[in-house]
Amino acid sequence: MGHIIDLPKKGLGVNTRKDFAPKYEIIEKKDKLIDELKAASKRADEVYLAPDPDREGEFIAWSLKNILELQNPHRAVFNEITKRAVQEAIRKPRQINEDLFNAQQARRVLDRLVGYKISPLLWRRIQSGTSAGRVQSVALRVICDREAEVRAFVAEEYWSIAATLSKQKHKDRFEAMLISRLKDVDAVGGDDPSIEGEEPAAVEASGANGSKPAKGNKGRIKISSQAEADAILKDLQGASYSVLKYDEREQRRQPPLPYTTSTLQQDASLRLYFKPKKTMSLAQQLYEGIELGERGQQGLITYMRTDSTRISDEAQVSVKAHIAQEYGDPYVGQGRVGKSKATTQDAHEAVRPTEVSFTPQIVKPYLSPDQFKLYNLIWRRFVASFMTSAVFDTVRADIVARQYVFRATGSNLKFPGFYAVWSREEDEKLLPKMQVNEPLDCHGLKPEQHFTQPPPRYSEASLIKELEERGIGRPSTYVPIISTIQDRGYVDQEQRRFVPTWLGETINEVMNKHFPEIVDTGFTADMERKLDDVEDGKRSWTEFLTTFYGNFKTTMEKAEAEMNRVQKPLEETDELCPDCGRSLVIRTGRFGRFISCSAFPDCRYRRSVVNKTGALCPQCGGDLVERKTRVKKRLFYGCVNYPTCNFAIWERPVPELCPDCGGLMVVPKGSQEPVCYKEVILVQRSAEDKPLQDGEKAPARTTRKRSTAGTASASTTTRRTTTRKKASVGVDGEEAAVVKKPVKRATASKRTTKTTAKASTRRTSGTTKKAATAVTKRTKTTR
DNA sequence: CAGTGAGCGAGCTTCCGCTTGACTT
Repeated sequence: MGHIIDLPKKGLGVNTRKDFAPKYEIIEKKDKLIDELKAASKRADEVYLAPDPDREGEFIAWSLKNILELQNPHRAVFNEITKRAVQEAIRKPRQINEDLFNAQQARRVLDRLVGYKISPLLWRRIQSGTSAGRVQSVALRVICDREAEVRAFVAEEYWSIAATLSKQKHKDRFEAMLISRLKDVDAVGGDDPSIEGEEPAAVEASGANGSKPAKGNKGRIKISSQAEADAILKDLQGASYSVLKYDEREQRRQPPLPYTTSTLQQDASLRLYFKPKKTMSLAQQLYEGIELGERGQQGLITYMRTDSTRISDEAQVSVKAHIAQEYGDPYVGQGRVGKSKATTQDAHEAVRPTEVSFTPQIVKPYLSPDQFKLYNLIWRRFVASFMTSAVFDTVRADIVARQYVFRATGSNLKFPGFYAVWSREEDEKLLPKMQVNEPLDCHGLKPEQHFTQPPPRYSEASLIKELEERGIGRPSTYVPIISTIQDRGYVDQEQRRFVPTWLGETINEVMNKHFPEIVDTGFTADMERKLDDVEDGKRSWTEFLTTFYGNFKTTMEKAEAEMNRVQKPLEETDELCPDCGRSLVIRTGRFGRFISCSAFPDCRYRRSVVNKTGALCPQCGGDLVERKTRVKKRLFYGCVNYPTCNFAIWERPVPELCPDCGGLMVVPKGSQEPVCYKEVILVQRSAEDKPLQDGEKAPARTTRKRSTAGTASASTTTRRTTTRKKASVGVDGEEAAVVKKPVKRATASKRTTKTTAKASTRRTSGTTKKAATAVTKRTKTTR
């Protein structure tokens, strides 16, 4: 259940004059839990406290001892939830470790000081409601730094030339790329076909961004224009090709490590297109347990918030046995030992299936499609991590034609090893056997124009990866960090990539200028080293804070004196005011951005900013534009001619017209492909038909159905299923077996009646509540 | 879903890390 006490939400809660004494409060909504624990502890002879064996865990143990007024609790410690480990921990409990607990207090107080001292200064000088912190400010900085790189980037043109070759009198052709001029050939470094290296297989896909022509390869030929390419092609006219060098090597690729929170989030993002938040929520469901028919409720994976790649001995034994049985002894590996970083707390094992014998195929019928995809990934990754390396035969052939050298590479998977369960992204490329000096036939040369690509902006997953590598943030905070920087309005997402806003850039500049130590990526690493000293009893936590705060206070005072007030500049437009002829600007008001005359209040011309979709209204031909609902700020699309024309839809319309009927096309939620708008209407109608026959109030039903149509989230589906399941029990027993499938329209009417009755009650109360909140809101606004 | 801007001034915002339900759509 996590922490039970914390510093107060309001005020500093730390006495900076007296040993940084923290003022702790019970966290709201935790009092019920505390009461239950207190009652239970009163009834018990002995109390064992067993939170995680890390700093935060030790603090929870200490909190419990104090709040529950325990006289002599035992502190049990285990870092894997296996029978053996838990029994051992209970057999040999220890006392609460003061040093570990103090290290947590030091961390907590430092974060509070940084956050609660800097933020108010930002409110006064930049904008109300903003914030800074040891973690979020670095996250923002990382994004802003990347943006600066993107802005500074100048695309360079380059050309590649590929030769299609074959052995003489052979049909099989292969491609070789022009890499150098003859005199340079020895200078071209080892550029193997991506096979080499320690990189675990799972991160292959992340390196797939723009290829640069000269990636640290001295001597590699540089072709910067079509003219240069043409010149080379001319040089090569009528040239003969022969093998200059031919190397065969055996290469191995190590299996990946099992998942930590961070690598799971990255892989689920790359392979399944799940956002980290979705991944965590699905993982939580798998962890809490799934009803597996006769096997009962089963937790399918170990704890999902972990920084460790460690695997318990028991799990190692069983996964090796599984591999031996299913794939044979040559596939049984030893498992790699991941190098742990300074920040690794190792409180839990890696994320792995609790039972290897629960293969993806066995559990599939009990999981939702998304749960299955994630479980499948976790299961395979774990099994793969205990298999042997894959072995490739790789070939590199350098081919000479006049003064030019081409290179062809090939690889052939000789032994799959862990690839038996883990998918491989790249294709095999086979090369024929060749002899040095062997002449080859050339069947054509293909020049191609390319441009160097700027470094990619961060996605949610790649930002988490970056932070994790720098030791910033913890498994439990990766997802919240993303929310924070967005909620503060520091960054937006465009095509799922982070782009800083004006506010984000401004805050970042101010932080860099006035608090360089805090936003230095080494700050957290340095803090962790000092906390380690506190944990080891080499340093007192108050001394650590005294030193830190002494410097910080000076920085703070200087910033207070020197930080300038910054105001958001008005956005210029290139339009002139139709009333007075002066320029128009974009201002930000209560309802967002709007266009206004720069001469306000002399001239009061104004109109709203609209984002055109490019599509036209099927009712009146006007532009369809983005609109937002008044209360929930949900995005919808309406006709510009409102209120004359009242056409409005939820789905995003596209400029293209339907190839079949020439009508409007829209992109349904959760899909990429536009479909004809008529189909969307049909789906909605059929969903609304049935309840209306039951004599329900039409308007209520319509609104409700509309709002969920096409966007049914996982939780909605689950809840609906449960409702139906309940209703079906006792009506007819057979239904219970098919609960996972969506119930078809034409099923027993008895059940439908029951379900709708329930739904209707819920709706009524919901509507009332909504009306009540609406009133409250209105009152507030008026006031 | 047709308004928004200024200034007045009281009262509000904020950190990181550990967690699970309650509540929406």
